[in-house]
Amino acid sequence: MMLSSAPRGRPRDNRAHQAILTAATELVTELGYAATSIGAVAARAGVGKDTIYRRWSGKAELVYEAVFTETEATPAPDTGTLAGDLTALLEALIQEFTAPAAAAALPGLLADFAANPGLRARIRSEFLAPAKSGLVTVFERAVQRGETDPNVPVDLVLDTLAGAVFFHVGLVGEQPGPQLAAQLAAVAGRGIETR
Amino acid sequence: MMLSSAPRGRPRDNRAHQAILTAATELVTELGYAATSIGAVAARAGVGKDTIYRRWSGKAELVYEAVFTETEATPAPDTGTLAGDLTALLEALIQEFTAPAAAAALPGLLADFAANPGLRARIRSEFLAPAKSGLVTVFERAVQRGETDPNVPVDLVLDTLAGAVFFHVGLVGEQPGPQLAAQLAAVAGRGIETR
Amino acid sequence: MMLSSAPRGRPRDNRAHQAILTAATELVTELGYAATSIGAVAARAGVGKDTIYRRWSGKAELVYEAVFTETEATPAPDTGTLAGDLTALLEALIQEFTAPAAAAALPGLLADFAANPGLRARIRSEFLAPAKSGLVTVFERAVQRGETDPNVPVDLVLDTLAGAVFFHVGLVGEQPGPQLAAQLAAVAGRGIETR
Amino acid sequence: MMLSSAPRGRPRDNRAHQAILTAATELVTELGYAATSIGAVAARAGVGKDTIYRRWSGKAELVYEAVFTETEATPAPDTGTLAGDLTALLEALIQEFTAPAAAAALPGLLADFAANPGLRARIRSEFLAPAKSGLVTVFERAVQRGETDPNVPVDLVLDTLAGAVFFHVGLVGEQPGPQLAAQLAAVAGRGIETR
DNA sequence: AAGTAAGCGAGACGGTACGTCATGTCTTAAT
DNA sequence: ATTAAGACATGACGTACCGTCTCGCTTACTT
Repeated sequence: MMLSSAPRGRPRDNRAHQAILTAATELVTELGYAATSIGAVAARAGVGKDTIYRRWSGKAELVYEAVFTETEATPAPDTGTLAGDLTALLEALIQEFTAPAAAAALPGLLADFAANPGLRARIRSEFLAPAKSGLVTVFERAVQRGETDPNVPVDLVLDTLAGAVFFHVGLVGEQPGPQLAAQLAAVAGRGIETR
Repeated sequence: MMLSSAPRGRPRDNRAHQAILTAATELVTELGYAATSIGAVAARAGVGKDTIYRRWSGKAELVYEAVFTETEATPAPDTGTLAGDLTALLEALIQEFTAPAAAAALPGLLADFAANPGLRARIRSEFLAPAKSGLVTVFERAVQRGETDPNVPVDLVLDTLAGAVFFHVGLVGEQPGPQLAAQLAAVAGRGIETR
Repeated sequence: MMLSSAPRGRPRDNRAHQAILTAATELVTELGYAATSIGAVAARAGVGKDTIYRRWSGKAELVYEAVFTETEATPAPDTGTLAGDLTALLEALIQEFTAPAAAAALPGLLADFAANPGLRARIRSEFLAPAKSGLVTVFERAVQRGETDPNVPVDLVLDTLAGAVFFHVGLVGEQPGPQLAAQLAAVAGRGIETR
Repeated sequence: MMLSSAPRGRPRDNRAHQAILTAATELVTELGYAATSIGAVAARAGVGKDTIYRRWSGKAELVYEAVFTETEATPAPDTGTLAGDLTALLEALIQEFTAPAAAAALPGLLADFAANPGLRARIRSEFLAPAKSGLVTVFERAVQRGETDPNVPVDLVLDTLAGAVFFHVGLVGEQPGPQLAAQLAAVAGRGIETR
């Protein structure tokens, strides 16, 4: 009984993998998401189109991996207050959404994810996974400090924070100033504080 | 006093105009934004493609007009409290974003608008125009009642409300329950109240 | 009994007629037959498209009239010999087929005429009408002089002369030298002489 | 010694090639040259349009290859007399120009070739290539027999023969009778005999 | 003088074809 | 089995012309 089949034939080339991701990031940054085609990515990476389709099911999944997999596991902020923690989380979110490749990719990428039932579920579970775990931790501490109610709907808060940042800087295209995180924390944060 | 030069040539056919908008709405609802093509809209409307391109510059502008120009001039809500007014505004926003054609069109449509510098400016000025005028009025009343600070950044609040609704129901695809508006008003509204 | 109904309504404008023919000739000369469109002719003539369609059924008929209606009724040549007369006829034919507008129009124009059963019959009766009447006269004189046989198939000779000129200068694009008419008269003419 | 680089990528499918040529021949025969579109050829051949454009630059080149590349290398006729040889050559030419697909294609096809400088040069070198080599041989034999002058302009004779046949049966649409070749040989052939 | 009818320039109309591009699959030889 | 290359069927793109139509206007002839 074999649990894992022995790998047969030529193994996949990891250099190709990396070249594809780099090419995808570059093209999305230069041309935008809509104008980036699989064929162009393949050409720039010096790779056949099949080599891409063998690894990703389409443009959305490829660009997602290329642009959003600098998954630095940021530890949850711990400034001592809910407002401070939220500001820190928002700063990270703003930074993530305004990085050149991400800003260029996000609207089209989210649209493609939203249009595909299989991908739609992954928006919250993957795009927002790091933010969510941080938010949960921040809330636990705030509950312990008595700053907020244990029944706060975390997912809704998360969608609100992400939606506000995405709409403000991703869609409307507003340049984020230095106080943006604090302002958003004030708008969206105090609502969940226990008075 | 003549402000407009005399129209020359055969005037545009309003029946064609309407047939195109209807066909576009139907196709977006049935197939989704990405799968809706100008050619298919023309075919269903019984119209040549030129007749569409003569009036709209592309799919984004056409679908925008088809789906978001039942501009019912809703008067600003006046429930007596900021929280109540915001809830009413959010209910209208949720209803607008979850209507079948709008829900099918929004992610792709906003992506196309965001990708085009000329259209991007119109996201806030047209998609959110009715909501914004309502919000401004609601704030003026809240300021007079002493509920909030006159310096609240209205555009940022608007982006937060719209972003939250769009992300929560448009992208993530969450079905809006009856308390959603109130919950969002609580999350995003109390932050701007004067303590 | 009225043979001709009195003309009612506004009479046709002769200046428009002439402007259309001029524009058609210019465009055919500048762009070639295939690239000349009815719309472009109308625009250059400062005329509506209907004003053209009211007078001609299509591009072929319009260009035919524009380019081949300098019907100078050349008298049949009379040099005293069949060879001389044929040379003179061929010179006229060569001149007609190599005039700038005619050279640009002929291949496409004849193709359109040949493709349309209604127009096809007019190729010999209109394009070659002047040449044919000249040829008949030349033959009658040659028969009287005993140079040729009365049973010569005139139409076939005419098609041969026209075909030779059209193929040589119209299609192949050979520049006609000064002896071309004489050479063709020698090739195609001596065959019909009585030895 | 390698003259050709190794072919890379998927090789072209010969069945597609053949299906395209067959479809083109059929459509030209059924609808005529002008009404035959590349899209219709692709549809009937069960092929994408690109597969056609990858091989031919346009309708003219495609139809030329479809209709005129049953290059049966007919040996030059050798009947013993110039008149007999010319009659045989003309019979072949008549047969070629009156074959259903050829008759339907020729006027429009030659017009397209004549309108394009790049293609124009190929009219004599490709359409008439077989006839020309035959004609040259026939002439050499006739010169040896003393029937004709070595200085006869062969190209001009060829254009005359082809032009006569094309104009008579291709454009004017005359049905060729059994003596047509002999009559044309008499008209165009005796002129080049040495008296 | 008023009415009627056709011509006129402009340009919108429903169609059809164009030639290009992107998609995702397939087929080759070479690794 | 994977690779780079590139052919393949499909179908959308935005443009151009076709020949017809619908406007407001003009120009004649008919009452």
